[in-house]
Amino acid sequence: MTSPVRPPARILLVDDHALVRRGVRLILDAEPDLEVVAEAGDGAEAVAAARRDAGLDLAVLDVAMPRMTGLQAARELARLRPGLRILMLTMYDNEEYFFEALRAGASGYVPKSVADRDLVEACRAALRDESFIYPGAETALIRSYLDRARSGAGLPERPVTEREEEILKLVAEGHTSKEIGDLLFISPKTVERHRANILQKLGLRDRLELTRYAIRVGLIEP
Amino acid sequence: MTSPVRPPARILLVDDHALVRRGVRLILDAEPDLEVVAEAGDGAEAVAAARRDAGLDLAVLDVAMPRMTGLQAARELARLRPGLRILMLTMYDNEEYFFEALRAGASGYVPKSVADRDLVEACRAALRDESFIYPGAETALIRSYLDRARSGAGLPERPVTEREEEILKLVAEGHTSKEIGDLLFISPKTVERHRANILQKLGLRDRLELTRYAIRVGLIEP
DNA sequence: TTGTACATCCGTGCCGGCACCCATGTGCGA
DNA sequence: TCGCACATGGGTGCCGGCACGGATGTACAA
Repeated sequence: MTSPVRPPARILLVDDHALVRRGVRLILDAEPDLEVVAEAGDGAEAVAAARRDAGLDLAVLDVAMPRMTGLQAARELARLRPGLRILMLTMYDNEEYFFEALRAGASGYVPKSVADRDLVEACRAALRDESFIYPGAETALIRSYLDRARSGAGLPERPVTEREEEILKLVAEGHTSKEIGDLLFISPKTVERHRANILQKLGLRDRLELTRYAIRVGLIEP
Repeated sequence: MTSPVRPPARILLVDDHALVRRGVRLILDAEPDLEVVAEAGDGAEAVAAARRDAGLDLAVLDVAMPRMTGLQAARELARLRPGLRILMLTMYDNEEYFFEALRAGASGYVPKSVADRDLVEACRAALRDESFIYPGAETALIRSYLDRARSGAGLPERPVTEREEEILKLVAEGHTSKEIGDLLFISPKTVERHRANILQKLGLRDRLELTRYAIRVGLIEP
């Protein structure tokens, strides 16, 4: 009978691409202290899995997923299981969602362009309740973070409201204000109002940037 | 001394995400008849790798990559190494690029949502010089393919010209006709002409759809 | 040589995006 | 109770996207 120092961490792996899940699972399962015990293909499945299994230690979440984005799923998971650590995986090295991820309850943020070693280290850091910032963007991120922390009061609060997200999605899908108004039974002017508020909140210039934003966070598919 | 029936196929693996490369490599290397002998992070690296190594049997290419898209890389590879089989990997189940991939010289087209078994089978099919169509979309794809083959003469020829692709990229990045005109030293009206031709050729409605198209094929990042 | 594809340019007109301005009602928390 | 955020609605005006119409020059292939 062997007596390991501690059992491996129980991990929930969430990504909409089965192939990526499989690959990441192989990477993580190769580590003696990490074990993928559940998989999910979207945010809703992830929440369901966390509801079933109270013994999860860590959730590794892709940012962009259909039905429920990784950010939304992170918020749900953090609410449902306050002890669960959350690591966000992202396609793009873009750091502007780092804070969005932190606000959503994530403790780490890892782009898919990193090496497998870095992912493993990020998992371990998250399990030790340390924030993991991927190497390379570290300086820029920390500088930006410190800037904001110094100037304002902590993280900027700018999540869009539910109604705004609804309209954000429709705008990003290419619908006109009139079409959206007809869909939601409101005036096209109200849609324009919402759209302007969204652009202002997210610091975007026009529909086109809004569309790219929606794609980045997985709200819509390209 | 063992004497295997034949040596494993030599595979070039191309994806801009190191994590995905690592995972896919683990999947393929687990098969006795498949071996990843080279990796590349974008199309340019892939072409360089194929130039160095004349003994490659198969290239597994992600569609969306920075600098040179998977489709462009496939064209280059097919020109450089006519014997090399090419398998396209794509993020989106969308089948409208299947023909684009075929024209670019690919013999298979696999979405990342498939299971690892399917990827392995697709590699083997490509190595046997058979076309692989992923399960599920098979019927719709074949039906569409047969429709086109029956009605017209083979595959529809509709690649955009180099100039058009240049403008396509700039339009998708959100530049106005005037900005693009200033950049390329041409009249904004000419830019609009090109844009209209592009929309018509690709069957798109407006800038927004054009942007999503450019993101899907990796011409720009969201 | 003649046609065809490509790139270049122009005018006209409509419609929608977007930036400003404004106001009202509702609900919630200080 | 008083503000504040949120959702709702309106007006005005500019500019750019996009659909039409037209044109020229050049290069290359049938």
